[in-house]
Amino acid sequence: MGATKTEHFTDRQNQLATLAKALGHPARVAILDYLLKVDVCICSDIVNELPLAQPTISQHLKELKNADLIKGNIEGNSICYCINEKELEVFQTYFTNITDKMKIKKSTCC
Amino acid sequence: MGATKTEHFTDRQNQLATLAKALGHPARVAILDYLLKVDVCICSDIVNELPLAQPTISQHLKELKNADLIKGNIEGNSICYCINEKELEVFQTYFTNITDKMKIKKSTCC
DNA sequence: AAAGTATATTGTAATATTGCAATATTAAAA
DNA sequence: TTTTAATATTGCAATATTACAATATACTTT
Repeated sequence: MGATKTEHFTDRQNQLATLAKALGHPARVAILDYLLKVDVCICSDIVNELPLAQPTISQHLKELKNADLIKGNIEGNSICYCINEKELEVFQTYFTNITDKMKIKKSTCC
Repeated sequence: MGATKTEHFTDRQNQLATLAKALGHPARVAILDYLLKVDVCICSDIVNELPLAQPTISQHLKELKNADLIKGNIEGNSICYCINEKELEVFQTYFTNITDKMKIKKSTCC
């Protein structure tokens, strides 16, 4: 078969996996890094910055947008992409919960 | 044409992407959830807990192990899997850096 | 040693992702 | 209105992932 069996997992597990998956490519990490580094964030800048062709970057931006990790505003001719703080917080919360539990839990084995 | 161009990105970007990718499947999130919930962590328990066949789970465990997010100790007949706190901290650190920068950075656009 | 139990590996089909050339769309500038 | 610039979409080839049946391995118990 080959397709992920999302229906068998909880909404939280699926959402966390979706967010992680969106971060799961170095180009998309690099895009987030770049959006954090610069003040102005136009797509063509990203194309110049990264070693990938324009359609490929457009695709990665689309995936980050689908995961709601970034938002894009049309600015005349070009598009201003920004990080979506809220969704990053959702991810952060999930993730912090896991690491907090980890700290509480005494390593009883391994 | 089809393979990720890892060589063009920084080690940090690649490592962060690798860790995120390992978390990027609901079954693997569920495995981590389970390892956090229970005290004893035997592979067969995971097989009973999740709605996937044994070889599929074995494969997911392998991926988590490759990403160094879990470790496995042989316990006689079975294997005791545990979360690797250290690697999770690496991920946490990367991720916290991003969200911290986010908080500092004033939203100048979007 | 033979049978049973737990986990891993192999092989394979279905599906998804990655990357890009070619092309389309949209808005600004000339 | 033609041209230019910025971004998106389409189509396709290469590769990767997901899932599992069948089988292999390794340890335990009988």
